[in-house]
Amino acid sequence: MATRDDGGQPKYRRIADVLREAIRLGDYGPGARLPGENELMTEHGVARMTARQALGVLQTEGIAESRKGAGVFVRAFRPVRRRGVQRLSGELWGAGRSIWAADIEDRDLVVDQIAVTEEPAPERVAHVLDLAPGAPVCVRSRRFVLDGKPVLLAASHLSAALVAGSAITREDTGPGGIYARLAELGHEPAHFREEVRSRMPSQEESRRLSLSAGTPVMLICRTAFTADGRAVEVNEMILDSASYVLEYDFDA
Amino acid sequence: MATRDDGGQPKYRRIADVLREAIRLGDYGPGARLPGENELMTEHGVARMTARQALGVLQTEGIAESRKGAGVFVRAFRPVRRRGVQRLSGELWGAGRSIWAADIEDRDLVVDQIAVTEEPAPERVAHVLDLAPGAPVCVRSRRFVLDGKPVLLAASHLSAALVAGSAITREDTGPGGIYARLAELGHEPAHFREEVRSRMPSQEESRRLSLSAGTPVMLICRTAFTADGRAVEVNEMILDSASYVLEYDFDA
DNA sequence: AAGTGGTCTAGACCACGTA
DNA sequence: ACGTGGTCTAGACCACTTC
Repeated sequence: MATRDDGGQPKYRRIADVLREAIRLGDYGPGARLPGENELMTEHGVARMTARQALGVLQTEGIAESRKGAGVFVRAFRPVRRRGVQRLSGELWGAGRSIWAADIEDRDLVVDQIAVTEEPAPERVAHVLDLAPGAPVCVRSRRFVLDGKPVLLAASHLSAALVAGSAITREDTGPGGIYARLAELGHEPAHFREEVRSRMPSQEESRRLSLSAGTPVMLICRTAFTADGRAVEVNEMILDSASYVLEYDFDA
Repeated sequence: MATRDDGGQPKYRRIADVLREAIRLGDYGPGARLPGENELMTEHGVARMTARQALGVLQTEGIAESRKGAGVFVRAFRPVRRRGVQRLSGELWGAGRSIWAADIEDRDLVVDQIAVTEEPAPERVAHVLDLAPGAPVCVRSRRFVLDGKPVLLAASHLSAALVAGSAITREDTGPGGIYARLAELGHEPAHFREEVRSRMPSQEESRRLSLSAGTPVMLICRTAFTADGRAVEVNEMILDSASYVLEYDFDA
């Protein structure tokens, strides 16, 4: 009958394809409102659930986001560049040679939800820091908010025995931060390792970062080593993937 | 009436929470089959679409994946470690000090879908390589398949004028690969930059990498620079985020 | 007040995988 | 052959945003 699939694809996919292509062509720019459920129902002659599924596809893909009672809108991106290896900045590799547009900071960054606690070490952290499982660690956790949007959760772990009595156990660590304090304690970091993963966020992460559907998180686990190879800090960071581009420079 | 929400949350979320918690507690291990739609309908007394929504949540979160006609199953992960800075391997930062388990290769890697073409440079690539927009570039694209699972798509871009007539334009680039050939041509790479992002995959990417729902991709754009600061190669890579942990080492 | 997306029901038919 | 998930309909009520 007239209810043919037009190519074997499900209806909701075809509708999603139409919208995606229209977005790609610029018919709907960043922030623009897409046709709503009711409009898709009448225009494509489908039930509400089918129109919903089509819009759901675009949200799952991270292309669109819904605002309750308002509509479904095309998402806009403005990532920030995070340089893993600042020391190597310099003229040589500097100016305007990056493939992804990423506005560097003329933006408003505030730190939030700061907490310094002492907790038993999680297994993996204990392993990396070469501590007994459950040994006490100082955990410094905080949230970074850029232009009103939370973008990063960080939790730094250090051996409680190592940092006892130092400013590292206080909210304000003083000039130079915890690395300066570690240096004063004779544990100056000389080498860093960052491990990067990506996955979909947990509910908790999604809530704390105000993530919209279809937005993965990047996870950076940075380990700081002293010159003699001891791990002194493990910093687990959770980043809104729509807000960050990570950059790493190194020589051949 | 009896149709209370049990806490203001929608039913499908409550059902998803129950399942997620059961997975976390190990009631359902990696690869285990979760209760199906019919079972959830009778056990929780909901309609099919509601049970479906609950299972859909877990798939969107990347915790579960559905197999048509078979059921919904808990996902298993076995990422591979990718070292960005191999030269710095060494004893000092080596042994067993990584936070994420990641089996290094005793696994079967094959390269696939190799194609070497000449195309007009995409805008961003032209900008980075300092070419005129649309100038011809040699594009070397290929796919990496690990233990039968596609894990990486790579597309390397080089100025066509720069590499004309060399082995770089052939499928087999010979010993040492394209970097050895570039060195012979007087354009030896001395410095690298990698930019890392993450987002949900396009349909095309999802298809070529056989990704299940709820799996983001990581994007690495690596630029190779000669000692005098000219960009000679731009390599755009698309990685299955469930298959990779990226590692970067650098000194303070 | 009107329109929007969010949730939910109770059916239905299909393609697929397993046995 | 049977059970599974995949798609779809045609209703319904709600909370929310916008005007």
